[in-house]
Amino acid sequence: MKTEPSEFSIEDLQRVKTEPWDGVRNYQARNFMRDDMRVGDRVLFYHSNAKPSGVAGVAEICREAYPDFTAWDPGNKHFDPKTDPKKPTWMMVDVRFIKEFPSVVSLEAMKLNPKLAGMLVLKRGMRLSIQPVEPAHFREVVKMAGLGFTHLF
DNA sequence: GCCAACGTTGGC
DNA sequence: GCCAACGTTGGC
Repeated sequence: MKTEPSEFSIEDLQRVKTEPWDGVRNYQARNFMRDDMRVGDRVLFYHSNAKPSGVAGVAEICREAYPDFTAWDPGNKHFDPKTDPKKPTWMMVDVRFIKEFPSVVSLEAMKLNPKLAGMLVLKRGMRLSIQPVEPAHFREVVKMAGLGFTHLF
């Protein structure tokens, strides 16, 4: 899951413990949240537009998809006047803090790791804010952070 | 700040 | 339904 750390960072998640992932206004990203995310699923928490950009830590899904009520709040930045609260278009999940990496696993380092070949986030032009991650890729990123399986439990 | 890539909008 | 124009994302 991507976020700009100036908006909401892994440190922010650590502070608040859990966070509703509101504001997603892309159908493909919504579908991943709605169809593929289940409570307990682990998340690579990615800082975009950052120095450096990369994976900053690990989180987990703690509530499955439900309507993103910010879509029909005219005062909200992500207000979508076309949506009907009776038939919500946009969904969100809740995310819980697990671990901040000792240092960010940078996009640059990930590109250089052959074991991450084919990972979606490394593809040119890949802007989706929510992407599925192969288990092997997930483990490799955690390893690059200098952590092991036990650090995440 | 630039700009490539991609998604959405709306005229036709 | 096509596609040009526009808006957004996000690396660099």
